[in-house]
Amino acid sequence: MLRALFPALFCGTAVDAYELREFQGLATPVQFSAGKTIFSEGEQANIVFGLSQGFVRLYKLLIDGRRQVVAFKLPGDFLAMPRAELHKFSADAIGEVTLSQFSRNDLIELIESSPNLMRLLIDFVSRELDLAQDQLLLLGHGSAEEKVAMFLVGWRNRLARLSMFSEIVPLPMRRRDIADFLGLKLETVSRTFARLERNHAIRVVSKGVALTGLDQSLLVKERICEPHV
Amino acid sequence: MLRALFPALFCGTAVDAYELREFQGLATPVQFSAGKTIFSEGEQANIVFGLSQGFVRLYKLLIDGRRQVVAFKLPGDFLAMPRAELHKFSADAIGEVTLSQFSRNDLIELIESSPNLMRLLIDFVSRELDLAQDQLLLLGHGSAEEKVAMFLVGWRNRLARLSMFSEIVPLPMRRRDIADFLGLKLETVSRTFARLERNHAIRVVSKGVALTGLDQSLLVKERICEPHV
DNA sequence: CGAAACTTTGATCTCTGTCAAGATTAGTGG
DNA sequence: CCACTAATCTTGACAGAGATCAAAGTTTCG
Repeated sequence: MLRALFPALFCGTAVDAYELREFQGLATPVQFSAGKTIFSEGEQANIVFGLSQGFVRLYKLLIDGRRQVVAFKLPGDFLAMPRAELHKFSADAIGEVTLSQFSRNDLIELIESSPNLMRLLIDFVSRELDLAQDQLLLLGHGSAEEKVAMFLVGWRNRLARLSMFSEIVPLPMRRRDIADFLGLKLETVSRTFARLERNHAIRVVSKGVALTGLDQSLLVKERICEPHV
Repeated sequence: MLRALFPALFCGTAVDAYELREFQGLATPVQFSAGKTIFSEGEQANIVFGLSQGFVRLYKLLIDGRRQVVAFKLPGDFLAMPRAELHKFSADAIGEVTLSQFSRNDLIELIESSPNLMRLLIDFVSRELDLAQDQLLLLGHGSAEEKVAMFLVGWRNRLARLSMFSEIVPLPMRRRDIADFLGLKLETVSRTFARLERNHAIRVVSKGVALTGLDQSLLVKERICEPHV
Protein backbone atom coordinates (compact mmCIF):
# COMPACT_ATOMS: atom_id res chain seq x y z
CA MET A 1 0.00 0.00 0.00
CA LEU A 2 1.16 3.49 -0.70
CA ARG A 3 0.46 4.56 2.84
CA ALA A 4 3.30 2.28 3.76
CA LEU A 5 5.48 3.63 0.99
CA PHE A 6 5.15 7.28 1.95
CA PRO A 7 4.33 7.45 5.63
CA ALA A 8 6.01 10.83 5.83
CA LEU A 9 3.28 12.37 3.74
CA PHE A 10 0.34 10.16 4.62
CA CYS A 11 1.10 10.16 8.27
CA GLY A 12 -1.52 9.00 10.69
CA THR A 13 -4.42 10.26 8.66
CA ALA A 14 -7.23 8.65 6.79
CA VAL A 15 -6.51 8.93 3.10
CA ASP A 16 -9.06 8.25 0.46
CA ALA A 17 -8.37 4.97 -1.31
CA TYR A 18 -9.09 6.55 -4.67
CA GLU A 19 -6.62 9.34 -4.03
CA LEU A 20 -4.00 6.79 -3.05
CA ARG A 21 -4.46 4.96 -6.31
CA GLU A 22 -4.25 8.22 -8.25
CA PHE A 23 -1.08 9.01 -6.39
CA GLN A 24 0.42 5.65 -7.04
CA GLY A 25 -0.41 5.96 -10.72
CA LEU A 26 1.77 9.03 -11.06
CA ALA A 27 4.90 7.35 -9.74
CA THR A 28 7.58 5.86 -11.98
CA PRO A 29 10.41 3.97 -10.33
CA VAL A 30 14.02 5.01 -10.93
CA GLN A 31 17.38 3.84 -9.60
CA PHE A 32 20.55 5.64 -8.59
CA SER A 33 23.82 3.94 -7.74
CA ALA A 34 26.00 4.72 -4.75
CA GLY A 35 27.24 8.27 -4.49
CA LYS A 36 25.28 9.58 -7.46
CA THR A 37 23.74 13.02 -7.26
CA ILE A 38 19.97 12.91 -7.66
CA PHE A 39 19.52 16.65 -7.99
CA SER A 40 21.46 19.78 -7.14
CA GLU A 41 20.59 22.97 -5.35
CA GLY A 42 19.25 25.66 -7.66
CA GLU A 43 18.09 23.30 -10.36
CA GLN A 44 14.58 23.47 -11.73
CA ALA A 45 12.49 21.02 -9.70
CA ASN A 46 10.31 19.61 -12.45
CA ILE A 47 10.50 16.20 -10.91
CA VAL A 48 9.72 15.31 -7.31
CA PHE A 49 11.23 12.22 -5.73
CA GLY A 50 9.94 9.90 -3.07
CA LEU A 51 12.45 7.50 -1.56
CA SER A 52 11.48 3.85 -1.80
CA GLN A 53 14.66 2.00 -0.85
CA GLY A 54 18.02 3.12 0.46
CA PHE A 55 19.30 6.30 2.07
CA VAL A 56 19.83 9.82 0.79
CA ARG A 57 21.73 12.80 2.14
CA LEU A 58 20.42 16.33 1.55
CA TYR A 59 22.98 19.12 1.78
CA LYS A 60 23.90 22.68 0.99
CA LEU A 61 27.30 23.85 -0.18
CA LEU A 62 29.28 27.02 0.39
CA ILE A 63 31.49 28.08 -2.44
CA ASP A 64 34.60 27.39 -0.40
CA GLY A 65 33.63 23.72 -0.27
CA ARG A 66 32.15 23.60 3.21
CA ARG A 67 29.03 21.50 3.30
CA GLN A 68 26.06 21.35 5.62
CA VAL A 69 24.13 18.11 5.54
CA VAL A 70 20.56 19.21 6.13
CA ALA A 71 18.99 15.78 6.55
CA PHE A 72 19.34 12.06 6.01
CA LYS A 73 16.32 10.58 4.29
CA LEU A 74 14.89 7.11 4.81
CA PRO A 75 12.56 4.96 2.75
CA GLY A 76 9.12 6.56 2.84
CA ASP A 77 10.42 10.13 2.90
CA PHE A 78 9.97 12.74 0.24
CA LEU A 79 13.19 14.39 -0.87
CA ALA A 80 11.75 17.83 -1.53
CA MET A 81 8.69 20.03 -1.26
CA PRO A 82 6.26 19.32 -4.08
CA ARG A 83 5.37 22.97 -4.63
CA ALA A 84 8.90 24.39 -4.69
CA GLU A 85 10.00 25.54 -8.15
CA LEU A 86 13.72 25.20 -7.49
CA HIS A 87 15.63 22.72 -5.39
CA LYS A 88 16.75 24.35 -2.16
CA PHE A 89 19.44 21.73 -1.52
CA SER A 90 21.28 18.92 -3.27
CA ALA A 91 20.61 15.21 -2.83
CA ASP A 92 23.04 12.28 -3.15
CA ALA A 93 22.36 8.57 -3.02
CA ILE A 94 24.07 6.82 -0.09
CA GLY A 95 24.50 3.34 -1.48
CA GLU A 96 22.13 1.93 -4.07
CA VAL A 97 18.80 3.76 -4.06
CA THR A 98 15.33 3.26 -5.52
CA LEU A 99 13.11 6.30 -5.97
CA SER A 100 9.57 6.99 -7.05
CA GLN A 101 9.59 9.80 -9.50
CA PHE A 102 6.65 12.19 -9.94
CA SER A 103 6.04 14.91 -12.44
CA ARG A 104 5.86 18.01 -10.32
CA ASN A 105 2.94 19.44 -12.26
CA ASP A 106 0.92 16.24 -12.07
CA LEU A 107 1.63 15.92 -8.37
CA ILE A 108 0.64 19.51 -7.66
CA GLU A 109 -2.49 19.08 -9.70
CA LEU A 110 -3.45 15.96 -7.78
CA ILE A 111 -2.71 17.53 -4.41
CA GLU A 112 -4.57 20.72 -5.17
CA SER A 113 -7.56 18.77 -6.38
CA SER A 114 -8.11 17.54 -2.85
CA PRO A 115 -8.37 19.63 0.34
CA ASN A 116 -7.51 16.49 2.21
CA LEU A 117 -4.18 16.07 0.42
CA MET A 118 -3.43 19.76 0.83
CA ARG A 119 -3.97 19.46 4.55
CA LEU A 120 -1.62 16.50 4.62
CA LEU A 121 0.99 18.45 2.75
CA ILE A 122 0.72 21.37 5.17
CA ASP A 123 1.20 19.04 8.10
CA PHE A 124 4.07 17.35 6.35
CA VAL A 125 5.95 20.58 5.76
CA SER A 126 5.21 21.69 9.30
CA ARG A 127 6.77 18.51 10.65
CA GLU A 128 9.83 19.06 8.49
CA LEU A 129 10.10 22.59 9.82
CA ASP A 130 9.88 21.40 13.37
CA LEU A 131 12.60 18.86 12.67
CA ALA A 132 14.86 21.51 11.20
CA GLN A 133 14.33 23.72 14.24
CA ASP A 134 15.19 20.87 16.56
CA GLN A 135 18.36 20.36 14.60
CA LEU A 136 19.15 24.04 15.12
CA LEU A 137 19.10 23.36 18.82
CA LEU A 138 21.47 20.46 18.34
CA LEU A 139 23.88 22.40 16.16
CA GLY A 140 23.87 25.53 18.23
CA HIS A 141 24.66 24.03 21.57
CA GLY A 142 26.30 21.01 22.97
CA SER A 143 29.67 19.33 22.90
CA ALA A 144 30.82 16.96 20.20
CA GLU A 145 29.84 14.09 22.47
CA GLU A 146 26.30 15.39 22.96
CA LYS A 147 25.90 15.96 19.26
CA VAL A 148 27.08 12.52 18.27
CA ALA A 149 25.09 10.79 20.99
CA MET A 150 21.95 12.70 20.08
CA PHE A 151 22.45 11.91 16.42
CA LEU A 152 22.84 8.20 17.11
CA VAL A 153 19.74 8.00 19.29
CA GLY A 154 17.67 9.97 16.80
CA TRP A 155 18.86 7.83 13.93
CA ARG A 156 18.20 4.63 15.86
CA ASN A 157 14.67 5.78 16.62
CA ARG A 158 13.90 6.63 13.03
CA LEU A 159 15.15 3.24 11.89
CA ALA A 160 13.21 1.55 14.67
CA ARG A 161 10.01 3.00 13.28
CA LEU A 162 10.80 1.22 10.03
CA SER A 163 11.97 -1.92 11.85
CA MET A 164 15.32 -1.51 10.17
CA PHE A 165 17.74 -2.67 12.80
CA SER A 166 18.40 -5.44 15.25
CA GLU A 167 20.85 -4.68 18.04
CA ILE A 168 23.30 -3.26 15.50
CA VAL A 169 22.18 0.12 14.17
CA PRO A 170 23.38 0.44 10.58
CA LEU A 171 25.24 3.61 9.65
CA PRO A 172 25.30 3.63 5.87
CA MET A 173 26.63 7.18 5.66
CA ARG A 174 30.30 8.14 5.85
CA ARG A 175 31.98 9.77 8.83
CA ARG A 176 32.27 12.87 6.75
CA ASP A 177 28.51 12.96 6.26
CA ILE A 178 27.89 12.71 9.99
CA ALA A 179 30.47 15.41 10.60
CA ASP A 180 28.85 17.77 8.10
CA PHE A 181 25.46 17.02 9.61
CA LEU A 182 26.60 17.89 13.12
CA GLY A 183 28.87 20.79 12.29
CA LEU A 184 32.01 18.91 13.29
CA LYS A 185 35.15 17.66 11.53
CA LEU A 186 35.33 14.02 10.60
CA GLU A 187 38.34 13.48 12.87
CA THR A 188 36.29 14.77 15.78
CA VAL A 189 33.46 12.41 14.93
CA SER A 190 35.90 9.52 14.78
CA ARG A 191 37.47 10.45 18.10
CA THR A 192 34.06 10.88 19.71
CA PHE A 193 32.99 7.43 18.54
CA ALA A 194 36.16 6.06 20.10
CA ARG A 195 35.56 7.90 23.37
CA LEU A 196 31.94 6.74 23.59
CA GLU A 197 33.16 3.21 22.98
CA ARG A 198 35.75 3.51 25.76
CA ASN A 199 32.93 4.61 28.08
CA HIS A 200 30.90 1.57 27.01
CA ALA A 201 28.14 3.82 25.70
CA ILE A 202 28.37 2.31 22.21
CA ARG A 203 30.14 -0.45 20.34
CA VAL A 204 31.48 0.47 16.91
CA VAL A 205 31.31 -2.13 14.17
CA SER A 206 31.78 -1.99 10.42
CA LYS A 207 29.10 0.33 9.02
CA GLY A 208 27.14 0.35 12.22
CA VAL A 209 27.01 0.75 15.99
CA ALA A 210 25.38 -0.95 18.93
CA LEU A 211 23.96 1.52 21.43
CA THR A 212 24.67 -0.15 24.71
CA GLY A 213 24.37 2.62 27.27
CA LEU A 214 23.46 5.84 25.53
CA ASP A 215 19.84 6.44 26.40
CA GLN A 216 20.27 6.18 30.13
CA SER A 217 23.51 8.03 30.57
CA LEU A 218 23.70 11.22 28.60
CA LEU A 219 20.46 11.76 26.96
CA VAL A 220 17.72 11.49 29.48
CA LYS A 221 18.82 14.61 31.22
CA GLU A 222 18.54 16.45 27.93
CA ARG A 223 15.60 17.27 25.77
CA ILE A 224 15.76 14.54 23.21
CA CYS A 225 15.26 15.99 19.78
CA GLU A 226 13.81 12.89 18.41
CA PRO A 227 12.68 13.14 14.83
CA HIS A 228 9.05 12.20 14.69
CA VAL A 229 8.51 11.76 11.00
CA MET B 1 -4.63 46.63 3.99
CA LEU B 2 -4.05 43.24 5.47
CA ARG B 3 -1.71 42.29 2.71
CA ALA B 4 0.57 44.90 4.16
CA LEU B 5 0.01 43.61 7.67
CA PHE B 6 0.91 40.01 6.94
CA PRO B 7 3.18 39.94 3.93
CA ALA B 8 4.76 36.75 5.21
CA LEU B 9 1.60 34.84 4.53
CA PHE B 10 0.17 36.80 1.63
CA CYS B 11 3.44 37.04 -0.14
CA GLY B 12 3.49 38.12 -3.74
CA THR B 13 0.21 36.51 -4.61
CA ALA B 14 -3.16 37.76 -5.59
CA VAL B 15 -5.51 37.33 -2.66
CA ASP B 16 -9.21 37.65 -2.94
CA ALA B 17 -10.48 40.89 -1.39
CA TYR B 18 -13.33 39.06 0.24
CA GLU B 19 -10.98 36.55 1.86
CA LEU B 20 -8.85 39.36 3.13
CA ARG B 21 -11.80 40.99 4.80
CA GLU B 22 -12.83 37.67 6.34
CA PHE B 23 -9.32 37.26 7.60
CA GLN B 24 -9.18 40.71 9.04
CA GLY B 25 -12.50 40.16 10.78
CA LEU B 26 -11.05 37.28 12.78
CA ALA B 27 -8.23 39.32 14.26
CA THR B 28 -8.37 40.92 17.68
CA PRO B 29 -5.49 43.16 18.71
CA VAL B 30 -3.56 42.43 21.89
CA GLN B 31 -0.50 43.98 23.55
CA PHE B 32 2.47 42.55 25.39
CA SER B 33 5.03 44.59 27.28
CA ALA B 34 8.78 44.18 27.09
CA GLY B 35 10.13 40.79 28.01
CA LYS B 36 6.73 39.15 28.48
CA THR B 37 6.25 35.60 27.30
CA ILE B 38 3.52 35.34 24.66
CA PHE B 39 3.36 31.55 24.69
CA SER B 40 5.57 28.65 25.76
CA GLU B 41 6.69 25.49 24.07
CA GLY B 42 4.36 22.58 24.64
CA GLU B 43 1.30 24.68 25.39
CA GLN B 44 -1.94 24.12 23.59
CA ALA B 45 -1.99 26.44 20.59
CA ASN B 46 -5.61 27.50 20.63
CA ILE B 47 -4.66 30.99 19.65
CA VAL B 48 -2.50 31.98 16.72
CA PHE B 49 -0.63 35.28 16.72
CA GLY B 50 0.35 37.60 13.93
CA LEU B 51 2.87 40.28 14.77
CA SER B 52 1.70 43.83 14.03
CA GLN B 53 4.27 46.01 15.79
CA GLY B 54 7.52 45.29 17.56
CA PHE B 55 9.88 42.33 17.64
CA VAL B 56 9.59 38.81 19.01
CA ARG B 57 12.12 36.10 19.72
CA LEU B 58 11.20 32.44 19.23
CA TYR B 59 13.28 29.92 21.15
CA LYS B 60 13.61 26.43 22.51
CA LEU B 61 15.01 25.54 25.90
CA LEU B 62 17.02 22.62 27.21
CA ILE B 63 16.35 21.67 30.79
CA ASP B 64 19.83 22.75 31.82
CA GLY B 65 18.95 26.30 30.82
CA ARG B 66 20.65 26.44 27.46
CA ARG B 67 18.55 28.22 24.91
CA GLN B 68 18.40 28.19 21.13
CA VAL B 69 16.79 31.24 19.57
CA VAL B 70 15.08 29.84 16.50
CA ALA B 71 14.06 33.11 14.90
CA PHE B 72 13.49 36.81 15.36
CA LYS B 73 10.11 37.90 14.11
CA LEU B 74 9.26 41.24 12.53
CA PRO B 75 5.97 43.04 11.98
CA GLY B 76 4.01 41.14 9.37
CA ASP B 77 5.24 37.72 10.46
CA PHE B 78 3.18 34.94 11.93
CA LEU B 79 4.55 33.55 15.17
CA ALA B 80 3.48 29.96 14.63
CA MET B 81 1.94 27.51 12.21
CA PRO B 82 -1.84 27.84 12.12
CA ARG B 83 -2.45 24.10 11.95
CA ALA B 84 -0.11 23.01 14.75
CA GLU B 85 -1.92 21.80 17.86
CA LEU B 86 0.91 22.51 20.26
CA HIS B 87 3.47 25.25 20.27
CA LYS B 88 6.82 23.92 19.13
CA PHE B 89 8.77 26.80 20.67
CA SER B 90 8.31 29.69 23.08
CA ALA B 91 7.86 33.34 22.15
CA ASP B 92 8.87 36.48 24.09
CA ALA B 93 8.17 40.10 23.33
CA ILE B 94 11.31 42.15 22.69
CA GLY B 95 10.19 45.58 23.77
CA GLU B 96 6.55 46.62 23.55
CA VAL B 97 4.62 44.49 21.08
CA THR B 98 1.25 44.58 19.34
CA LEU B 99 -0.21 41.33 18.06
CA SER B 100 -3.22 40.25 16.07
CA GLN B 101 -4.80 37.32 17.78
CA PHE B 102 -6.79 34.66 15.92
CA SER B 103 -8.82 31.77 17.16
CA ARG B 104 -7.00 28.78 15.78
CA ASN B 105 -10.19 27.00 14.85
CA ASP B 106 -11.63 30.00 13.06
CA LEU B 107 -8.39 30.55 11.22
CA ILE B 108 -8.13 26.94 10.15
CA GLU B 109 -11.73 26.98 9.04
CA LEU B 110 -11.16 30.06 6.95
CA ILE B 111 -7.95 28.76 5.41
CA GLU B 112 -9.41 25.36 4.61
CA SER B 113 -12.44 26.96 3.01
CA SER B 114 -10.20 28.30 0.28
CA PRO B 115 -7.73 26.36 -1.86
CA ASN B 116 -6.07 29.65 -2.55
CA LEU B 117 -5.36 30.28 1.12
CA MET B 118 -4.19 26.72 1.58
CA ARG B 119 -1.72 27.13 -1.24
CA LEU B 120 -0.47 30.32 0.38
CA LEU B 121 -0.04 28.53 3.66
CA ILE B 122 1.93 25.71 2.04
CA ASP B 123 4.23 28.21 0.40
CA PHE B 124 4.57 30.09 3.65
CA VAL B 125 5.62 27.03 5.61
CA SER B 126 7.98 26.02 2.83
CA ARG B 127 9.69 29.40 3.01
CA GLU B 128 10.04 29.06 6.76
CA LEU B 129 11.58 25.63 6.26
CA ASP B 130 14.04 26.96 3.76
CA LEU B 131 14.98 29.71 6.18
CA ALA B 132 15.56 27.22 8.96
CA GLN B 133 17.76 25.12 6.70
CA ASP B 134 19.81 28.14 5.74
CA GLN B 135 20.28 28.88 9.39
CA LEU B 136 21.54 25.32 9.83
CA LEU B 137 24.28 26.16 7.40
CA LEU B 138 25.13 29.26 9.37
CA LEU B 139 25.18 27.47 12.71
CA GLY B 140 27.08 24.45 11.52
CA HIS B 141 29.96 26.18 9.90
CA GLY B 142 31.71 29.45 10.11
CA SER B 143 33.66 31.44 12.66
CA ALA B 144 32.12 33.77 15.19
CA GLU B 145 32.95 36.64 12.88
CA GLU B 146 31.18 35.06 9.92
CA LYS B 147 28.16 34.25 12.01
CA VAL B 148 27.82 37.74 13.42
CA ALA B 149 28.45 39.40 10.07
CA MET B 150 25.95 37.17 8.34
CA PHE B 151 23.39 37.81 11.04
CA LEU B 152 23.81 41.57 10.76
CA VAL B 153 23.47 41.59 6.99
CA GLY B 154 20.45 39.32 7.07
CA TRP B 155 18.80 41.40 9.74
CA ARG B 156 19.54 44.61 7.88
CA ASN B 157 17.98 43.19 4.73
CA ARG B 158 14.84 42.08 6.48
CA LEU B 159 14.42 45.51 8.05
CA ALA B 160 15.13 47.16 4.71
CA ARG B 161 12.19 45.34 3.20
CA LEU B 162 10.02 47.00 5.84
CA SER B 163 11.84 50.33 5.44
CA MET B 164 12.74 50.14 9.10
CA PHE B 165 16.17 51.65 9.22
CA SER B 166 18.17 54.63 8.08
CA GLU B 167 21.93 54.23 8.17
CA ILE B 168 21.73 52.92 11.72
CA VAL B 169 20.33 49.37 11.84
CA PRO B 170 18.38 48.99 15.08
CA LEU B 171 19.17 45.95 17.21
CA PRO B 172 16.32 45.74 19.70
CA MET B 173 17.38 42.32 20.99
CA ARG B 174 19.95 41.73 23.68
CA ARG B 175 23.46 40.41 23.15
CA ARG B 176 22.38 37.24 24.83
CA ASP B 177 19.61 36.78 22.25
CA ILE B 178 22.04 37.17 19.38
CA ALA B 179 24.43 34.75 21.06
CA ASP B 180 21.72 32.14 21.53
CA PHE B 181 20.63 32.64 17.93
CA LEU B 182 24.14 32.08 16.58
CA GLY B 183 25.23 29.36 18.96
CA LEU B 184 27.83 31.57 20.64
CA LYS B 185 28.36 32.99 24.12
CA LEU B 186 27.39 36.58 24.73
CA GLU B 187 30.96 37.53 25.56
CA THR B 188 32.02 36.22 22.18
CA VAL B 189 29.34 38.26 20.45
CA SER B 190 30.47 41.35 22.30
CA ARG B 191 34.11 40.75 21.42
CA THR B 192 33.22 40.09 17.80
CA PHE B 193 31.30 43.36 17.58
CA ALA B 194 34.37 45.10 18.96
CA ARG B 195 36.66 43.37 16.47
CA LEU B 196 34.40 44.21 13.51
CA GLU B 197 34.36 47.81 14.71
CA ARG B 198 38.15 47.91 14.92
CA ASN B 199 38.24 46.67 11.32
CA HIS B 200 35.83 49.44 10.33
CA ALA B 201 33.30 46.88 9.15
CA ILE B 202 30.64 48.21 11.51
CA ARG B 203 30.03 51.02 13.95
CA VAL B 204 28.38 50.05 17.21
CA VAL B 205 25.93 52.49 18.76
CA SER B 206 23.38 52.18 21.52
CA LYS B 207 20.83 49.54 20.47
CA GLY B 208 22.04 49.51 16.89
CA VAL B 209 24.87 49.29 14.39
CA ALA B 210 25.90 51.01 11.20
CA LEU B 211 27.15 48.55 8.60
CA THR B 212 29.95 50.45 6.98
CA GLY B 213 31.97 47.79 5.21
CA LEU B 214 30.40 44.42 5.73
CA ASP B 215 28.79 43.54 2.43
CA GLN B 216 31.87 44.01 0.33
CA SER B 217 34.48 42.49 2.58
CA LEU B 218 33.43 39.25 4.14
CA LEU B 219 30.16 38.28 2.70
CA VAL B 220 30.40 38.34 -1.02
CA LYS B 221 32.75 35.40 -1.03
CA GLU B 222 30.17 33.41 0.87
CA ARG B 223 26.76 32.20 -0.01
CA ILE B 224 24.61 34.81 1.57
CA CYS B 225 21.78 33.18 3.44
CA GLU B 226 19.54 36.08 3.16
CA PRO B 227 16.12 35.58 4.59
CA HIS B 228 13.60 36.14 1.87
CA VAL B 229 10.39 36.39 3.82
C1' DC C 1 19.79 58.62 43.18
C1' DG C 2 20.70 53.91 43.62
C1' DA C 3 20.05 49.08 42.54
C1' DA C 4 19.62 45.78 39.04
C1' DA C 5 20.41 44.34 34.54
C1' DC C 6 23.19 44.44 30.69
C1' DT C 7 27.61 45.04 28.21
C1' DT C 8 32.47 45.30 27.66
C1' DT C 9 37.03 43.79 28.54
C1' DG C 10 40.71 40.86 30.49
C1' DA C 11 43.16 36.38 31.78
C1' DT C 12 43.16 31.67 31.41
C1' DC C 13 41.78 27.05 29.96
C1' DT C 14 39.74 23.56 27.14
C1' DC C 15 37.77 21.50 23.29
C1' DT C 16 37.83 21.15 18.65
C1' DG C 17 40.24 22.10 14.35
C1' DT C 18 44.40 21.40 11.75
C1' DC C 19 48.20 18.87 9.97
C1' DA C 20 50.21 14.46 9.43
C1' DA C 21 51.03 9.62 9.50
C1' DG C 22 49.25 4.85 9.76
C1' DA C 23 45.61 1.36 9.58
C1' DT C 24 41.66 -0.49 7.54
C1' DT C 25 38.43 -1.13 3.91
C1' DA C 26 36.82 -1.06 -0.80
C1' DG C 27 37.49 -1.33 -5.53
C1' DT C 28 39.99 -2.75 -9.84
C1' DG C 29 42.31 -5.33 -12.98
C1' DG C 30 45.41 -8.98 -13.94
C1' DC D 1 41.33 -15.14 -6.34
C1' DC D 2 44.87 -12.35 -5.26
C1' DA D 3 47.57 -8.04 -5.65
C1' DC D 4 47.63 -3.41 -5.85
C1' DT D 5 45.70 1.16 -5.58
C1' DA D 6 42.58 4.43 -3.94
C1' DA D 7 39.47 5.87 -0.56
C1' DT D 8 38.09 5.97 4.10
C1' DC D 9 38.88 5.72 8.92
C1' DT D 10 41.67 6.03 13.14
C1' DT D 11 45.07 8.01 15.99
C1' DG D 12 48.64 11.40 17.45
C1' DA D 13 50.73 16.06 18.22
C1' DC D 14 49.95 20.74 18.23
C1' DA D 15 47.67 25.22 17.84
C1' DG D 16 43.95 28.38 18.08
C1' DA D 17 39.16 29.99 18.52
C1' DG D 18 35.88 30.30 21.65
C1' DA D 19 34.31 29.12 26.53
C1' DT D 20 34.80 30.17 31.20
C1' DC D 21 35.68 32.90 35.21
C1' DA D 22 36.03 37.43 36.90
C1' DA D 23 35.71 42.35 37.25
C1' DA D 24 34.80 46.89 35.70
C1' DG D 25 31.95 49.94 32.99
C1' DT D 26 27.33 51.28 31.18
C1' DT D 27 22.46 51.62 30.73
C1' DT D 28 17.78 51.12 32.57
C1' DC D 29 14.31 51.88 35.61
C1' DG D 30 11.97 52.26 39.93
